[in-house]
Amino acid sequence: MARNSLSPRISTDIIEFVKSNAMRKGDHLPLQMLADNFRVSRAPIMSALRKLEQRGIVRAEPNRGYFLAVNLEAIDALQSETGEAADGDDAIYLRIADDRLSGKFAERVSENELMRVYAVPRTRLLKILHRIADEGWIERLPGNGWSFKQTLMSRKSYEAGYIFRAVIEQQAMLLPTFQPDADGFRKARETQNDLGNGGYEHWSRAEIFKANNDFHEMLVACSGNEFFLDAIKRINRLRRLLEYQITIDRSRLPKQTAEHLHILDLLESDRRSEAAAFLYTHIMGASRIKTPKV
Amino acid sequence: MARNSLSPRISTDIIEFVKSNAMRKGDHLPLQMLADNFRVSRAPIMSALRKLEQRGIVRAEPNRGYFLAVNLEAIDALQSETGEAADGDDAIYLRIADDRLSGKFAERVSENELMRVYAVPRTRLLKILHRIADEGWIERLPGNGWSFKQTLMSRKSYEAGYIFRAVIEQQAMLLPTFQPDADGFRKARETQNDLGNGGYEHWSRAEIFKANNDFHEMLVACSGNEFFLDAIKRINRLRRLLEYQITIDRSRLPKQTAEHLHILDLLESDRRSEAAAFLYTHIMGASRIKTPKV
DNA sequence: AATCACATTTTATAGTTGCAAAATGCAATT
DNA sequence: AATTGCATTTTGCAACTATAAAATGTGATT
Repeated sequence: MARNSLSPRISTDIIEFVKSNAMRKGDHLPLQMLADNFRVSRAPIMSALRKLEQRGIVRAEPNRGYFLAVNLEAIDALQSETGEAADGDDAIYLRIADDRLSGKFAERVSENELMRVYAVPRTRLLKILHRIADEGWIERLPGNGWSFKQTLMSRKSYEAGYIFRAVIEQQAMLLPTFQPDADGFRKARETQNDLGNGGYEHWSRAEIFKANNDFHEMLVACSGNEFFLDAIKRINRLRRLLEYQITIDRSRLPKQTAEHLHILDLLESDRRSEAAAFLYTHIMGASRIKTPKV
Repeated sequence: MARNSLSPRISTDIIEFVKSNAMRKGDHLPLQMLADNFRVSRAPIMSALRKLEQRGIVRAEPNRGYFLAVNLEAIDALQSETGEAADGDDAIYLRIADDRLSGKFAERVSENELMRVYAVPRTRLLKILHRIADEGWIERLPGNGWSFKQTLMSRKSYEAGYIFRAVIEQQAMLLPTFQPDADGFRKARETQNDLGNGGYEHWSRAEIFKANNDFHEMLVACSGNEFFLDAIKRINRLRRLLEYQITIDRSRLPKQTAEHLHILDLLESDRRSEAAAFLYTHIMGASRIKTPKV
């Protein structure tokens, strides 16, 4: 009847926050600090913490607040029990993407038709459609209805996307404002190492994909030019859909990881133009190996 | 109560269509053809034609359809009477932009506040906000409300934008898929010439701005890579807002036009890398001259 | 055969209202 | 002084209705 609560998402965010800040058992979790961090008020933070308390991840002390009740390692075990289902909006979003890629839709669809098919109220559907429009694979027609664009479907777009990424990332690295970010580099190294130490086999496809994107976005962020970063983020969001359809070739991951680390090495020894050239071939190389199902 | 009719827009579109296809007095305007062209059904075309009939631009013959009643030159005279006001959505959009640039808003605003200020229903406000979000200068907060981004305001973003454009356009031109578009080139030459023959003084700021953007987007379209084109279109939409705030230095226009024509010349004589290099300095040159008011 | 004109069906927006969630103010506690 | 925990206010999503516009099917006209 009323809207979906933020608290499930906030719960996840808090766990991620705790992890990435390497917090320890017993550390204090002030409401306002978390609220500022996630750009919401204290209310949804409270309700998220109450839920984490029920799961035993945090401990409440009357009038003193919430404290981390377990160590980092223990969280993973507790967390996996919940079996992360994609939240409502995301689930429908992915179904639309699937149905589109498998050709279930005509190019042109009406809102009412979509409401019927997915059994969602209009408000929610529109939110999702706007998100898709933002990603660029559907558009509002002037009269009634929406029209899917070709972007996702064709082999040609797929290659054009790789070229775009390769050019943007390389050029971003060559900008005079480019400045390696020590902290970002350190974290990237950690992730790539984790990926090397067993991550290849155990991590989910989504996790591997995210780690890869994070790496590239971190690099572009170093350019100090928000437009380059936005462009990369935008195309990566679109890419996510296609890559989900593709079987990851895990045997290629060691090479990929090594190349990532090599780029960091080159940058840290001030060999920027070499790094940029290598980055270009690194990205274009990836496009040749994978083959979309569609 | 119900939605705004498409017909005013369609009327304008039909006039533009007639002009750009160099149609003559007496030519037939079939409903279905126009409907397909504008991607709507026949209904709004009908109602638009009925309105054009009242203005004497088209003539209806029972059971035979609508025919152009005047010559092209006469249309301009008849049309100007209507005094094109920006349509409702666009008006509010521009007010929001103005109010934002003049600092009337806090960074963070709620939907209700905006509804009160502009006295628009939520549905319409949301449509506008989504458009703004798509352009990248506002974003939905996780909880309630929206947050304006810094993008528009800072000198630094302004320069970053020019760099982005220069890089993208240059690189687009260097792609192996780049292929000059004879028809596009011809039309571009025409426009640039018109601009030279009196356009400098008479054309409105918006018209001059549009001509410039069209030129650059046409060039990037020749790359055959939709991602480059999207990126340029996106940043140009954003630029429109800022440039509106700036007084055009009309004395620079002759040089700009000459440079545009020079780029076409270079491309047509197969000196592509020269053209690309020249394009880069052309864009960066423009950034140095103009100074934002803000 | 193409196209229009009209009648009918379908669609989407404006305008409600109810309510749970989010935001916020402030006294109580440490 | 910082932070919680509760009470109050504000917000925005969902659900519904009415209605004008858009889409469409079909017989009539050229």
